[in-house]
Amino acid sequence: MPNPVAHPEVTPLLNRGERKQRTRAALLSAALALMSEGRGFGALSLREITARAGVVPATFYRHFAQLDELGLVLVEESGLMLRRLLRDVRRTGLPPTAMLLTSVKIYRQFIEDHRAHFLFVVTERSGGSPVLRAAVRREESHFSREMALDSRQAGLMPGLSSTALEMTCSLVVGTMMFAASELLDLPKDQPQLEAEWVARFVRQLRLIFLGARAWRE
Amino acid sequence: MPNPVAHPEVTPLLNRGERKQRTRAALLSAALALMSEGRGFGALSLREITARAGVVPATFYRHFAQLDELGLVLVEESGLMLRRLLRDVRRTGLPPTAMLLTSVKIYRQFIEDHRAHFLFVVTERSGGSPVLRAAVRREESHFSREMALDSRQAGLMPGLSSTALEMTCSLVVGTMMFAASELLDLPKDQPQLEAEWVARFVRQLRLIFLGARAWRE
DNA sequence: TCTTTGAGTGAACATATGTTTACTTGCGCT
DNA sequence: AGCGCAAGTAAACATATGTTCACTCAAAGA
Repeated sequence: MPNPVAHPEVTPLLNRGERKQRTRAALLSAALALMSEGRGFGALSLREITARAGVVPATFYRHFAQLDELGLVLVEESGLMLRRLLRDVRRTGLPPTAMLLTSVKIYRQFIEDHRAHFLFVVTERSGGSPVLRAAVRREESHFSREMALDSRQAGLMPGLSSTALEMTCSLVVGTMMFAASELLDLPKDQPQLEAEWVARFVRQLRLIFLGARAWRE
Repeated sequence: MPNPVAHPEVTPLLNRGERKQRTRAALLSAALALMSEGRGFGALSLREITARAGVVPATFYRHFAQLDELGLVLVEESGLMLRRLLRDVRRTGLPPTAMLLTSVKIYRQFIEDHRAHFLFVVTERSGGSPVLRAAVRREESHFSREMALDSRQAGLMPGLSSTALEMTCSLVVGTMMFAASELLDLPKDQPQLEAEWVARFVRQLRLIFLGARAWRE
């Protein structure tokens, strides 16, 4: 009796919904892959994306009504990713001074691990499409607010008013984006450049926190 | 004797070279105009640009070998503009504390006056095309270095080592870009948002300078 | 077992694109 | 006055694009 299940004679390895999600994911990562080859989202064509995903152009419309919709999903995925980043930093515990270097290293690892998504975010946060730009900025400000909350909860920068703290966090987030865009452009065969990047980024953050400590309204 | 010049019976209003530069400029600002309508440089087509400039597609090749070449000229123009910005800030003289607000206001005016170029820079500094991105970053680092030079010469932040000063200036420049991208997205019919933008940006810079003052190697 | 459903196909379409070619036409030099 | 040079043109091309339609055919439900 080789087949334990009687009636569904061969159970398919993937059921219908799973298959659908599979090609959907293929479309999404095809778009990311094309962007990693050096173009903005607005410069991608539907046919390229479907070709890279290994499906026929018409299939695209089974998943998205237009290209922008795919872009918005990528923004959403990136937002999730950023929240995981915050969580990872949070869970290291909190030796308040050594935390800086640790956080930066986690950040660097995160950028490596989600290179394509970071590239997408950094490109589209100031990119051509207003709708994508707005969506990215929204995620960014969520991120910033959550960071402010964490900082207050951890007792970092206790002297700052609520608005000053938000202003500081937005400065930190801006610096993070700035740093990410620089890291993404480093040639990956020269590790000492990455070390310099870490050092520089840590210093910039330290400068900001020094400023926050000295802050008076 | 109605015509003072005897032989060139009608002197043309624009000579050959001037005419050429004229359509060249039309091509450049056509590209900027199209980008202002919400797309990255990489999403522009040669035919659109020429159509907007009021010439036929083939004319493009009389001025540039490829699209990227036009983009590089725009980067160059933007670099000149940034140098003018620095000069304008420099020439205000230097009451060292009130200078901050003044500089930010000059900056805001500059962004308004050169809106299209700023949009171009902000978009392409993290945009799709690696060659444009590199060119923008090069201008940016010139700008940063020049700012460091000015700061040292003006005696601002005297406690900082040379590398610390460069690191600080690059942080300032990053914050400027960040702020520019936010200003460019503000709806232009709500002036109080611009006032908030100024206030916020001034605070972020003040924070940075406070940090620089407290800096120890 | 039979039927329904819907993800993926293949072909067709109208339109847009980059690039080349031979051409016009008028400025500017001799 | 006459001629060359080059900026702009017009047309043609091969190719790429977005979108649609009727289709297949296997999984899921009856």
